[in-house]
Amino acid sequence: MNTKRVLTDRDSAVPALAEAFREHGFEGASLATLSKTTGLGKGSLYNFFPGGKAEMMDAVLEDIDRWFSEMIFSPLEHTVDPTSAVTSMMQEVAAYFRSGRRVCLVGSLGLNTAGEAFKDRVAAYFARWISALAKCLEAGKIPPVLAAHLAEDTICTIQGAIVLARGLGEEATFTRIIERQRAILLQSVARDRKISRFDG
Amino acid sequence: MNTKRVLTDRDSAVPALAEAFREHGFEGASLATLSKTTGLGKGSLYNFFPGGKAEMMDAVLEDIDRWFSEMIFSPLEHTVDPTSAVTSMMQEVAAYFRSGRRVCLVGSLGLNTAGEAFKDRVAAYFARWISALAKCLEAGKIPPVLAAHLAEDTICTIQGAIVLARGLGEEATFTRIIERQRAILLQSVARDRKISRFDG
DNA sequence: TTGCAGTTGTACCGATCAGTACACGTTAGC
DNA sequence: GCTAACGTGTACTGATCGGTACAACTGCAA
Repeated sequence: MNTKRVLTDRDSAVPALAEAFREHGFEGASLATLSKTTGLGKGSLYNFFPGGKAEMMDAVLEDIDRWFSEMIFSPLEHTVDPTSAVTSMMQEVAAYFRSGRRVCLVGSLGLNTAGEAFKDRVAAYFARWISALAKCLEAGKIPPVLAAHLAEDTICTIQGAIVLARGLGEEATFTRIIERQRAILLQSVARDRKISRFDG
Repeated sequence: MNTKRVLTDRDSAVPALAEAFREHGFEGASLATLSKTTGLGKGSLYNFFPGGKAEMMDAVLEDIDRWFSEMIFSPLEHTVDPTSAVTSMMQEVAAYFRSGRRVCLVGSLGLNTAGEAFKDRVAAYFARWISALAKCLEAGKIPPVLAAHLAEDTICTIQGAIVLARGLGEEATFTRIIERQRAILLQSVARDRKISRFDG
């Protein structure tokens, strides 16, 4: 079917677009760049994405959202084993961000005015991530307020680790920080609420 | 003296340039933008910064470096009172980044290829900040390894808090995270090393 | 008043930008 | 093999990019 093939080609271009946007930013990624990295001519690009760069970024964000929903958010929200859910989240995240070599596109979109058109989507991404993790921690018997703080701190730490590792040019930094945060989370869940503890 | 006036005008343009770079990024800040925000015509801009945008960014980074050296790094490195040094650092940082509304230019430079020309400076900024804080914590009798981890975590948290607060569009997020991190640092210093503790 | 260094607005450069138009394959249905 | 729709390369648009050239203006010193 033609329709099928169109969608297939369009979809298969999205990962390359995502990588280009990550590396150069939304403004910095020119159509020439996007054309080169996708292997599609300008004509094809505008055939698949009539809305231009904005529609390409939209498609990329939708793809990211789908991936995170399936691999990160849903498992956290529906787990019955918080310890393994946390472990697997940290593992997936480290792999996804290539130990800090890969930038978080959503995070970087929030940093400058170029991403203003996508700010609702950016906010939704972070909000969902934090609430999904908090829900998982609550399932591990952590009181709601502390769970919310731990979740917030964790997403914050992941984003900070990317910035820091990129800035220092050392992925070891990323690995170290993530590992410590993982330990904090597991320790909190494992403690099993025997002791009511300071929660800021 | 004329020379004096030249330098004064050049220097007085730097904060406006910094704000423009922060808001639009290095590539996103066009000469038209820079001209408007500084109030200087293109002619004046190139008179003061013959090297163009790159020299403007260099001047901005130098200014940032000077400010951080004086207000953040030096106090941390030479303090005799770690508790108040940490408190004042967190306070200065929160004010500087406007509770997360203001982006960390150095951090955002590290995120995409546009900032590649400045990567040594970016790396030096983070390295110095971490080592200055670690030194301060060591002065508070925290063992070197733990101090290094705490310092790394803290700078990571600050950067992450900016990303998260910008992404969510909520400066309360920034304030909360910073406050918790401040508590962790003060608690570590105050404990005064009575108990040897897990340090990741 | 004259001269001069420092400063500034403006016109201009070639390159590149995002986006459009369209003609040329290519392929599928018949 | 014919046709028609789909996919794609290419040439083009006007706007804007970073950067240059330079003439006009400024204020100060003699």
